[in-house]
Amino acid sequence: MIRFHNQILGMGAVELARRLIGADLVVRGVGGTIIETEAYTQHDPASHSFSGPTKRNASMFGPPGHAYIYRSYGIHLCLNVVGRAGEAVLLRALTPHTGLELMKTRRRNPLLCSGPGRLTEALGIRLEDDGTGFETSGFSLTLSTEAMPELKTGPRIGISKAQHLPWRFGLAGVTGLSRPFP
DNA sequence: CCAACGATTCGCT
DNA sequence: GCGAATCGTTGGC
Repeated sequence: MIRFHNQILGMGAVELARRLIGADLVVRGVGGTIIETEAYTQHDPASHSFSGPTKRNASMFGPPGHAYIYRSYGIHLCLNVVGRAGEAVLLRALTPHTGLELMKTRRRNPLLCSGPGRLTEALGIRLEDDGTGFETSGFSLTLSTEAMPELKTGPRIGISKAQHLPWRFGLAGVTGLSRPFP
């Protein structure tokens, strides 16, 4: 079996963002299928890695296939998959399939995993998980073996720079996206 | 040092 | 559709 870590070695964030659609993510017994992602690259003004390594973004410059987790708006957490150094993919939505009851107790809202802050709450992601490998105990990320599915593409959500780049990707024909595509 | 700003979400109008 | 919540990071002086 080819390990996830080796499959994404050297992969840029844009390619990785596309490949992660349809992948299965499970964290400590709770998870689902990834249906929406966004790519962030090193020379991308909207990326946390744009100005080089800092304490917060250190994981973006760490090993590929590990998690970059940061606090957003002082309230929420966002989960990324690190690709090649300085590049990462924000996970924006899942179709939940494992540990539904635990998700519902963590989320008051019926929107369990439709949004980057919502899915980290549903999965019980913690800031201490920053830098963790997706093959670490409790974490599992399995790429789809199916042919590349039909994807929607559009501008990334909630950024003020590089808004023209079409680096948001979503699985066509599903419900549960954080927002519709234009 | 201080002011402004988020890779967001929720609740109310 | 709009504003509040909330706090670490960032950039300017």
